Amino acid sequence: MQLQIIATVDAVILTIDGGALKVVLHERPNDPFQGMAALPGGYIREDEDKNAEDAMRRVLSDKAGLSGFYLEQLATYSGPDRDPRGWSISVAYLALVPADQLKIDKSKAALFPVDDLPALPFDHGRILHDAVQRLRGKGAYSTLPASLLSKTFTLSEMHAAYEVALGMQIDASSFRRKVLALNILKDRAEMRQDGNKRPAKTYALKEGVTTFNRTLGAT
Amino acid sequence: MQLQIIATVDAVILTIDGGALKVVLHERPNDPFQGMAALPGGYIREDEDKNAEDAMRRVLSDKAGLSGFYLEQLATYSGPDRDPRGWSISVAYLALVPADQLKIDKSKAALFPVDDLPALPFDHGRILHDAVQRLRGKGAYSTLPASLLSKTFTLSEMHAAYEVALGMQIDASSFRRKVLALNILKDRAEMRQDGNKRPAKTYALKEGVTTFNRTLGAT
DNA sequence: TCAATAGTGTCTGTCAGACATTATTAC
DNA sequence: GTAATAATGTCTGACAGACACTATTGA
Repeated sequence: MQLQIIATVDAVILTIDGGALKVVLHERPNDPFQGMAALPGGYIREDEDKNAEDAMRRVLSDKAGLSGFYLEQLATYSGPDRDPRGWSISVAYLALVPADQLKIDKSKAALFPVDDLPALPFDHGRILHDAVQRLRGKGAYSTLPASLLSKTFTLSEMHAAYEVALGMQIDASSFRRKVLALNILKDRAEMRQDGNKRPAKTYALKEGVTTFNRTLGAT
Repeated sequence: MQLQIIATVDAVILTIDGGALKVVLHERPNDPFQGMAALPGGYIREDEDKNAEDAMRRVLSDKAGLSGFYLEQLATYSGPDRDPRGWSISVAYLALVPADQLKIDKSKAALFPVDDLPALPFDHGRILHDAVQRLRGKGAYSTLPASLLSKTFTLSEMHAAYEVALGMQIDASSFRRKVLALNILKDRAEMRQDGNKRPAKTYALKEGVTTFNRTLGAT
């Protein structure tokens, strides 16, 4: 009843770069669609991976040197046609990484704006679409977009991250008021931005990604 | 690199029965944990299933005679220990079914209140917990809980379904106001409830499950 | 002084929960 | 009439967006 099945993991790594939401695409080194830009991924290794998320972290560590970033399961895609090698099942993950933590080997990978993408192999276009949807949907009422920032950040940076992540403008005054009222941030010290201009307070998330009822933008 | 992997699907079938949220558990007919109550599930068959959701629908049709209900992918669970047969991967689904559409063969399956469950095999306890979380979370700002009702329903029934699905009390007046303002329902005809008492208007969802920004209960 | 960003204050309309009130049925 | 549920109306406080205003820096 049970034939050979291809079990893989794929990552949608999103980051903010140059004021735009971008995704990391790897140039495929091996056979199916060799040379094409695609989501980074790899096989699940039953002999060493404790589960799919473990496999995903291993792949991201090996391929991109990433660790300590935000990772959540997105969805699972399967079928006989999505991979030319045969019936396959792929567990896709959403990874959010601050731009300064991304060390991209430019000969192998590059950042692409999510609203201006090349054609993608497999069903990676669909997966990427779902990932952005997840960020936009869940981001409005959670601290998800803050995962795109360094550990400490100013409210202006946080505000900008939400605007980029959610793809909409958000009133700065309301944003500050709501964020502070939610009591999800801990105070830090002073820190000056960009060089000149008035310095801004810095904050950090009290806990990891949390969800709340109020929305921080969206209508 | 790729050993034999066990690929399955599992369903958390939720319904409202006797004013409580309940789940369908099957008595396992075969070997691992034979005789225990567990989530209904089965193997993915690469030769006949177009994808995991297809497999899930086949299993639910075969085991429970279900069709035409709401089904969404929940998450995927994997690892070497969750199934004694070996490294397994299971795509779990959340199914919402109106009670009157559930035809349960009492010798094989039964309804259990989600807050009073027996011990479950595999990681089914975790899966079930995640499913209820999904319903409670997404249900507050979507028409998900309406999938627990027949195609046509009164506002009182819808209100009651939301209270059970979300596990909280919701002000009836606010609920009506909000639901009607969202413009997600189409009018039907009259219909009397329970027998006596004032008859109520009936409604149906305009579209399938939709999401909105306002919440229909929750704070 | 100006320019630029950080941060506060205030106004107004919308909408939530709460709860009172009316409507419609069976008996 | 009463009992029970369906449906509407009204009041009040909370909070959103909008936007004016002040604060703090470098040059």
